[in-house]
Amino acid sequence: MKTRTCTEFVLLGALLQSPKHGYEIMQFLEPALGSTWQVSTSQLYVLVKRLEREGLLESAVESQDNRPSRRVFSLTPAGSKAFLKWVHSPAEHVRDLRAEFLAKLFFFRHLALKGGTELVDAQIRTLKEIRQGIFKKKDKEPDPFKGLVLGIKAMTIHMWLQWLRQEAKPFVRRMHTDE
Amino acid sequence: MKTRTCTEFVLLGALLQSPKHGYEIMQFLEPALGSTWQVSTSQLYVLVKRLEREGLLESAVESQDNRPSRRVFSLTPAGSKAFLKWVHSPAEHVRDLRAEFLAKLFFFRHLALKGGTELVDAQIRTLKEIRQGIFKKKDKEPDPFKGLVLGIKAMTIHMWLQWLRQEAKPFVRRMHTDE
DNA sequence: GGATTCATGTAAGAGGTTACATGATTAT
DNA sequence: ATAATCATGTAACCTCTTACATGAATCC
Repeated sequence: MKTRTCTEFVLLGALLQSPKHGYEIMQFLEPALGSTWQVSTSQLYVLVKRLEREGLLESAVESQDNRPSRRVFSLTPAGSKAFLKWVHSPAEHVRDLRAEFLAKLFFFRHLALKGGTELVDAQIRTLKEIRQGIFKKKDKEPDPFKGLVLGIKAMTIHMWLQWLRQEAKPFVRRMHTDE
Repeated sequence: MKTRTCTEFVLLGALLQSPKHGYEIMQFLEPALGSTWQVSTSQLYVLVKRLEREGLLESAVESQDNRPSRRVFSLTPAGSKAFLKWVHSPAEHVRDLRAEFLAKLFFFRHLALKGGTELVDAQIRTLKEIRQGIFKKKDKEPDPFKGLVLGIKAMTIHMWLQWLRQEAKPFVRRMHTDE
């Protein structure tokens, strides 16, 4: 199975509630996710076209009077399956956490999805595993510079673990009690 | 003046002590910086060629018996000026800190450069300024999701400030006392 | 009358990556 | 014998960005 980027999954997620045309996707995502996640308009059109070619989206042209006609995209079953799998899976790499985890949290709130707590817990477990590997390496690292690098990695993971417990968990819990 | 990437400055830095050919640069950087910084071999050759075309490097072919001949690159005055300016300047963006600041620390140690403490202090000042901007935004942010995003940014800066004071500063101080 | 919104795209380029091509020498 | 090291590159591809092109409608 082809590995997809976070960007593509965000586009899929934007269409889960309702079909949208390119310009509308942009208007939806920019104010909501603009602080964490960005795509240029031109790239957006390139990506939805490709996602359609690959069977995750389908589209229909809708003509309007007074306005240029637009191509409305909607999720296929394969597309919504792929999105839902992604949104419930923890990020594998620490470097992806910021963009990817925040995007997932956004969709949990926006789409009122279940399983937010489970996602946070799974992400915590994934990070703890990565941290184990770093601790092992750090123990047998003689070079002080490489020790510094491993120290930063460990510190970054520590920061995220704290954030997941203190900020992300209350955030997803609040979502459920709001309903 | 053209803005250069961290990758290019690292290549320049690899040549400050002594001229090297492509393969030698690779052998020098990979074990030393491999844990923070990586370029593919092919990209390395593309970059040194471009840096020469742009006047930061110059090269001469050196033939050997038994071995394929090699192109040895050395810094021009413009090249070493550009490198030295870069290595003494703090990173402007938090996202660049990991790769860029660590690369700079590496060169401070490897080349026994002066001014390490000043760099750490300048980086601390830069981060504090960025943090001010985030605090201001966060105060007037009603959306809880965007608040979460700003919270992460503030937390990341906090982490780096602690690291700069507790790890980076002792590291550069140790360098000087070793001499 | 001029800027912004609506709506979709192409082309060029930046900054990489992996795969491939070449070919001798040296270590196992 | 075969694998790794020495040494340099090209070609194709990936993800994404900026600049550019088009053209009507609506806001100020």
